[in-house]
Amino acid sequence: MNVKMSLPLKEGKYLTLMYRKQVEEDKKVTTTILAKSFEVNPATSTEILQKLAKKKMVEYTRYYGAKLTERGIVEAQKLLRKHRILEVLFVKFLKYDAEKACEEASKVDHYCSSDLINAICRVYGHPATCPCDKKIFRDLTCIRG
Amino acid sequence: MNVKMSLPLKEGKYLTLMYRKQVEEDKKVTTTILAKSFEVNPATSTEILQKLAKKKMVEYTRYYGAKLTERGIVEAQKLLRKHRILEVLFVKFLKYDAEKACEEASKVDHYCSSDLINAICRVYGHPATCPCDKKIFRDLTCIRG
DNA sequence: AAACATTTTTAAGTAATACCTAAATTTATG
DNA sequence: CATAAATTTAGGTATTACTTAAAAATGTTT
Repeated sequence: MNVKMSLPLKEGKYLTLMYRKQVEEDKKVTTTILAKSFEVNPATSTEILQKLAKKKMVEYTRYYGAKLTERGIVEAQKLLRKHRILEVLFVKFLKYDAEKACEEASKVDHYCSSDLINAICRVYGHPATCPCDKKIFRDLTCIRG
Repeated sequence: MNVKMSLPLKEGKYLTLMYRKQVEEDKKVTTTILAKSFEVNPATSTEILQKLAKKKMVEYTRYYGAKLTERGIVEAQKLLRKHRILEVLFVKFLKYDAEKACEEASKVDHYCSSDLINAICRVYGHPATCPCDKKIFRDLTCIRG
């Protein structure tokens, strides 16, 4: 099948935002909301949802909205794990406030290997939550290795 | 003039490699060497050198080779600073060996803000060298702030 | 120094990402 | 139900990063 399986930056950002809305805030996700969040034209958010749908990451019903699939949820959790572990590092190690930590984490989270994130996670004893108390998802290879 | 002044990833990678060769190893830099290093067709390395030349980062003489300009050197040092500070972090904090630290740093260095790098730098008391003993260039705003 | 081989560059093209505008379509509302 | 508003489609653009094939410059050999 497809050997090249890496998610483009923006698709990842859409997944994590969708996860926050859909799962953590129990809100419906529409192209309009996505477009506003990312400050792009709704045509752009539609396009990205269609790409994610093609990758079976979301179930997209046009004119209605989108829902993460199981695969999408798994992927979003992986990305949010990276983001939140970095937040922990930036707050604890660099004494950043939660907001700044989030900002800086957003710039690099997508590019960090799981290996790197797991190493940080271990140093902090597998933290359960990020500085703003959101759940940090576990990675089995982090604990067992 | 041009407001959008951010260096594409690969152009940054070329600058740092050129710096290592030209300044730290005193070797001439050719499109062929660059092409081999990045495992691309020489046409690609030529193209990137031309782009860097347009940005006044390198002085490129065709059929001969290229030399970093003062601007190119400054930019390369900024990027190498990021890379090496991250290496320090990964070795000291995560107990990575130098090689793995380098690998992981390469994945994210380009995306880290100077602010983040400076914060790490301060925690480690403004280290002078990276784990493989190469110079870490200073950032005035890191010390003075 | 002319002829040939090698290296390097140019030209032209591809693919992916991430946008946009304008037109068409669907949904919501008065 | 007609019209207004939202959403999608279609068709672009720009940038990054690559390629191949042909052209041009350089280097080598006799």
